[in-house]
Amino acid sequence: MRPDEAALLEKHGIKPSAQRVAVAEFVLHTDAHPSADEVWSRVRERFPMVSRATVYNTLNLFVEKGLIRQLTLTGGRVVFDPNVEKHHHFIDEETGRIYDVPWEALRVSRVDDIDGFEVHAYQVVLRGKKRSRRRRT
Amino acid sequence: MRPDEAALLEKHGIKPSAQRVAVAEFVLHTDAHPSADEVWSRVRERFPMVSRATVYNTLNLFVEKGLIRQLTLTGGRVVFDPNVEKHHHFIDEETGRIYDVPWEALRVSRVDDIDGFEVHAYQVVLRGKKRSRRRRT
DNA sequence: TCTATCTTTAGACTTAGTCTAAGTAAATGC
DNA sequence: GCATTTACTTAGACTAAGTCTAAAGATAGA
Ligand SMILES: [Mn+2]
Ligand SMILES: [Mn+2]
Ligand SMILES: [Zn+2]
Ligand SMILES: [Zn+2]
Repeated sequence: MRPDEAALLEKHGIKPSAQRVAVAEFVLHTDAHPSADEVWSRVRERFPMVSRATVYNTLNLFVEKGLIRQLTLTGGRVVFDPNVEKHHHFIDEETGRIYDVPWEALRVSRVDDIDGFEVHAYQVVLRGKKRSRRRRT
Repeated sequence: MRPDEAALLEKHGIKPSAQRVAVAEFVLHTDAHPSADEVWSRVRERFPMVSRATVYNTLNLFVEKGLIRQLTLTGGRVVFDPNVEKHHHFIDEETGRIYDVPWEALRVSRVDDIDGFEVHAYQVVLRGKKRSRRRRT
């Protein structure tokens, strides 16, 4: 069972229509960094009459209200991320999949010290190969 | 005057057609991180009959041969970068402009130490406001 | 209920990018 | 030098991602 999405939307100043709740139920609980069309196709499985425009509008509204973030990391693709806390990203070069890397896993030094730039935010973008998960015995 | 682009292309195993030289003359000497269509429109100023497909093909060929890099940093836009050395990027949130940040300006610690990921490359992506250049007296 | 506002919808439109089929140009063979 | 093959370029068709529009549907208030 899902937590009450409608209440969460209202808390962020969003009227919880059926379509918006359906989008929220998917996009707020994924760790897959989906594109807008991926969200659309997943939401349509349970809500077949939802329109493409509504999904795009809803995702943009969620970004505006701070429920999710929009990322552009690779291949000119825009994806959405329900993790709005500071964190880094790792891109698997073979699969294209994007993984979260905890903020504390890395430290970047001298960020405030860059001549001529006032830094408001930053993240490290890493690329490589994900090691196959070692199964525990 | 420009250095001899044709020779440079040949050194990278690229036959230097007039169109490719025209693309090289612009894209290898910019620090603006242009999109493919921006390159096309700049190249057409001096070479009005060049086609869109040729510019796209040429840029992709240059990437494949290691003359330039393709970046996806913001707004779902793909841009090209003639600086193929390791460096970081700063994005001005007001103008959208992308600036190079020297590799030595920052240090990222513990990169090799991330559980489950084999890191082949990384960069720091910073966002903020560029300070207006202090004019010298 | 009547009305105003908000939301959703289908489809048109736009932009970025790839693909195709035909035409040019350059290289190779004789 | 001429014929043939190969490489390159071209215009335009096509696709994918995204926005916009105009009409319809839902919600909430008077
Ligand atoms: Mn595309
Ligand atoms: Mn777009
Ligand atoms: Zn993330
Ligand atoms: Zn750069």
